[in-house]
Amino acid sequence: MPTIKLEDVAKLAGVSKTTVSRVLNHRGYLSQATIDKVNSAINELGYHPNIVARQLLKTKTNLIGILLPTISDPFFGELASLLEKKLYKKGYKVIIGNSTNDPDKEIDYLNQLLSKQVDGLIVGTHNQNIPEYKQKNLPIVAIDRIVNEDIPIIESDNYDGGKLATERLIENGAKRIIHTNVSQRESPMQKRRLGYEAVMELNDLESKTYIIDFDIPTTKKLNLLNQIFVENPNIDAIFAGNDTDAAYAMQVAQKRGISIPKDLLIIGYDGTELMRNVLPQLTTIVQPLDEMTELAVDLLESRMNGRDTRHEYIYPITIWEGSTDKRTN
Amino acid sequence: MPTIKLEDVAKLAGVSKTTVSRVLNHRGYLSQATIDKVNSAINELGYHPNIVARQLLKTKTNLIGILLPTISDPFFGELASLLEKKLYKKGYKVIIGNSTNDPDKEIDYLNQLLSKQVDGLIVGTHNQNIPEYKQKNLPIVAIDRIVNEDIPIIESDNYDGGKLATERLIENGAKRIIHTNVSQRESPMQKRRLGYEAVMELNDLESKTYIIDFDIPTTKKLNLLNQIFVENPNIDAIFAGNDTDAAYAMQVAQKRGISIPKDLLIIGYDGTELMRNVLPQLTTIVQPLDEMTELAVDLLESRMNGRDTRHEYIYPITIWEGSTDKRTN
DNA sequence: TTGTAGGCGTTATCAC
DNA sequence: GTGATAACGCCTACAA
Repeated sequence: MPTIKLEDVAKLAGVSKTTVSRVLNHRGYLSQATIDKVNSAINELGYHPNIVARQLLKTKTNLIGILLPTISDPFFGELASLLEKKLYKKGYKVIIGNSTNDPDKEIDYLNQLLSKQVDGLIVGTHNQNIPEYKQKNLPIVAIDRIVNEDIPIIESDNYDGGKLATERLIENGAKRIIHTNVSQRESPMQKRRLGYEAVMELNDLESKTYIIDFDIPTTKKLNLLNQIFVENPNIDAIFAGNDTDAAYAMQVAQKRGISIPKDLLIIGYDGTELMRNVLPQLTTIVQPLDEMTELAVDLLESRMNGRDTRHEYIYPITIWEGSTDKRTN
Repeated sequence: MPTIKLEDVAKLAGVSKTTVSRVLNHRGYLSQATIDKVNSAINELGYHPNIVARQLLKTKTNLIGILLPTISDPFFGELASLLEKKLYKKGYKVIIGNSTNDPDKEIDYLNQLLSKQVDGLIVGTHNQNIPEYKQKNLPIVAIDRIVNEDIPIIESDNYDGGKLATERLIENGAKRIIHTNVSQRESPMQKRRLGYEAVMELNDLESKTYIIDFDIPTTKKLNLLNQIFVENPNIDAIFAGNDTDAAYAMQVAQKRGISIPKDLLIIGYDGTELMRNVLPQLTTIVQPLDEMTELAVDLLESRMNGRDTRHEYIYPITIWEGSTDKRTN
């Protein structure tokens, strides 16, 4: 079944390809009679213009790549969802990739951009040292990740969030506080750790961070969390680097007979809508995802239009007041 | 800045376009000297082949559209994530759309397929009566939704799930059981309701279903859930149409001073990895998402290769044994 | 108001 | 081993 093309419509309607194209794009002067003729030919043949041919001509695809470590985690799910909605309103569709800490996959997506398959890229992954990013002037925006000096980065105030969470826990009597974070040393998420460490040191407390990456299997995460309790029997609080860790930690603790918040305080990070409603008792640092994604889209448009942008955009965090951060007795 | 193209590489290397193309695609006989010349020209210019031009020629994009009501809900998040991973392994990238019960958006995505921008489509949305689907022979696969007779549908055994959940609740002493489901009357999710209603009737109990669609704002969901308790003060169990509803219902109940499972039993549906770990106490009907997505990808490939498929594929469900379905005293 | 011709960047075909 | 040429399906000058 050969594809029906402009030419077939033109033949059937008894006009030229140009005329059909004009009808399709509502351009130029056309008699109503011609318009009707063409439209009925289009309907009769069930013709649909080939987007790819159009893209080739315009060197624009109206496609944006979104690269995240995973989209099954609620934080990245909501992030992807918001980005898709906002981009769709502006006429873009999105190609979404789970990079699962796989640098090759990330390079592959980057090549799509370089190969003109997408007009721009929003990256939220945590791989690093990918040479392709060195190229200048690519329309790329990063969320919560550092790529290079030329790429604008959007983040919540990670340092402040780390500080706030840790201060809270200490105010409520915690002394042996464990933190979880990701392994990527250049990720802005490390600032959560820095905030935590600064406050711990100020209070003469010893800080200790466990690495739990986003995209490892759940069983592995649970093992790591269990290990925290085994290796730190005196632990009295956890500042989790994200809400999934926090929620899992709550379950692991419960299974070990540790009751929250009586024996263990917990504060998470992210504060997605899902977690705030499914686990409202979890106190957590909230990132303003709606504003952050809004800016990401705006910045990307600026970059695609060749405009300059600042390098860093930091959004203030807030705290969701649950009950896991204060001893209630 | 004009794009660097094949021709530029050819000129710099002192060969023809054909030769460059051959080097790029590892096709035909080439002398090592030529290969080296071409490669160094490619590097020098930072050339990347234009995917769109290639797509035009091959009339294949290696892009698959995925259309879901939302991707911020864990069920659809995991669904999208699994599909992306499996498709990527086969050389496809995915364009993901949240249709948010917006038929226009759904039509828009369908047109991408018709316009050759994507090679196939996987739909999991719940809109209906979209005439474009009437066209035959489109490579489309549906998950948990009915489109038409020509499109294969993959689903968990919804009827059995509805039955199992309701039987469980009744066995544990529940008599006034409320169900939640979506408004789309043609969705296979309605079979969960049918299973529920059949068991209720068999036990001489009155069934009552509340409509809670996927993509309405969280506040609205909470209002609807609250309403259930207001209008049914004697309620002693809920069979929620999905885990998000179930989790939210648990919170709403708790706020009203109703304790679970003492005063109210709850069973959900979906059993995503996230929910099983964040809220392990929630008893829920588990869909075998990994198998379902695996099949979806296989079926889509069959359809893209013009092969026939069966119309319906139903996967058996299992139950996640939490503690919200049995009175523990 | 409508038509002709050329080109977007690539690959396939057929020569040499 | 390598090169010229046409074709993928569309749009946009430029003509008429």
